[in-house]
Amino acid sequence: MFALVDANAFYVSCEKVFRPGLNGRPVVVLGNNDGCVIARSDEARKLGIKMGAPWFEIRHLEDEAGLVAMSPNFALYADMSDRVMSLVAGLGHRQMVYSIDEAFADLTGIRGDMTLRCRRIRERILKWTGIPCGVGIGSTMTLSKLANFIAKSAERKPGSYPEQHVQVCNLVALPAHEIDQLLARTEVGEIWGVGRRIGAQLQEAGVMTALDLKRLDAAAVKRRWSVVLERTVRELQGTPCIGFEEEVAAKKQIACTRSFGRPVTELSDLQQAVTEFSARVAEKLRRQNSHAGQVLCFIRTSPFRFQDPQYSRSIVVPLRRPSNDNAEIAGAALRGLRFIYRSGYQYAKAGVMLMDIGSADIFQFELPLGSPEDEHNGARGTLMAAIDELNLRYGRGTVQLASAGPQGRAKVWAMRQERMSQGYTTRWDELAVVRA
DNA sequence: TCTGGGGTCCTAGGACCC
DNA sequence: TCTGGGGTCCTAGGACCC
Repeated sequence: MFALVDANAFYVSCEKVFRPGLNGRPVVVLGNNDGCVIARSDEARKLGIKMGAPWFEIRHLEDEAGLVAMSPNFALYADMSDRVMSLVAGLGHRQMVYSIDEAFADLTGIRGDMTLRCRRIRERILKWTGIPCGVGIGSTMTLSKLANFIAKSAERKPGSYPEQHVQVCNLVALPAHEIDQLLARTEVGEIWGVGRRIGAQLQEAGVMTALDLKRLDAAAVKRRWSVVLERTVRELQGTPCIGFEEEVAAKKQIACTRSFGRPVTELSDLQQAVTEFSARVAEKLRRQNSHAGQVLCFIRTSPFRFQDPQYSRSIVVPLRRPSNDNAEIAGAALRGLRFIYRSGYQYAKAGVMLMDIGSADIFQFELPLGSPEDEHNGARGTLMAAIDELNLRYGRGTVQLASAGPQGRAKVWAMRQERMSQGYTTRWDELAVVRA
């Protein structure tokens, strides 16, 4: 038996904790560059604002409906998430943090009234963190996801489901025919694992509701669709098929990608962006104590400006040996960038991804202890650790590696002049430079 | 006219998730 | 003018092997 705890409009709820004046108002949190909606309050939802809606299309609602738009504060959301998760941990013996705003709890072996237990946890989370949640309980993870959807829908849209399921919905406590009634009220596309594409195909085949999907033959579903959908069907039927993983698995790929606020044409601007992205992914890589064997770099124009010439290309650059060093990763990404860059295009987005990721421990023994390479790696590792610590303490981007070459040297020189004019001394050969 | 029968590894692309 | 930023898994097909 599983419970799924999911925060309501998480990013917006976090902002409301620190700005209570936002309560009752339509609020959205926008993505990078204030481009599009990544979270919205109920009031904003009622205005018809969809997830992913571009800001310029809904901006008029600021004046017309008092819409409040905010830039995201991901550090705050991560911190609030930690607090919520530590409370959810008290629900069962095992916990699986599924995303920043939701977690499964394994209720197996817990005695007592599960509905009551979940209501109490929900109240505690609300009281101690200010974040409202919905809780769903089911015999499989897919059913607990569905129960969570019912709990939220019942609260948000009165009449969509029976009132007893508001905020906490426990499918395990219901007789079979009542579960089926709830499934019959649920569109097939709402089921976890059924997306737009498969949802449309199912509807075309006459499978309109969650109950219709549950009643399909699992083996036939595998033949016609995939093992993925087969698992979903079996889970709806009450057979657990999805693994419960407590450990946060090490990432197999790590990415940093951004859309630019304005079109970018110059190679130098892309180089600056790619250098920054490289530092970010390398930091994430070191945090999970891994090395990467390959670096992917991509640039692309905006598909929304389809009247402009389009260009999109990526390249995978292998590293000589697996690394988590800023300079080596940035070097590979920049070599790739030079290779795929074409002038004459208005670039809208770029990114760096790390692939072929493995544990750092495996690679460290390849070099003889005390050899020059080993000494070098040790020094670099110490430098990287120092950079990570300073950036953690003083904010991202406080310490960066300057790129080699005339531009990097000019940057270092300018910073050095500035620092010296402030009475500091800096050494010319320092690798780390403090951004004023 | 017939054109082995596996097996592995890799990659690209699709579909899904939040 | 302005359109997010991450991830995972599965499958099909090709290359290659014996």
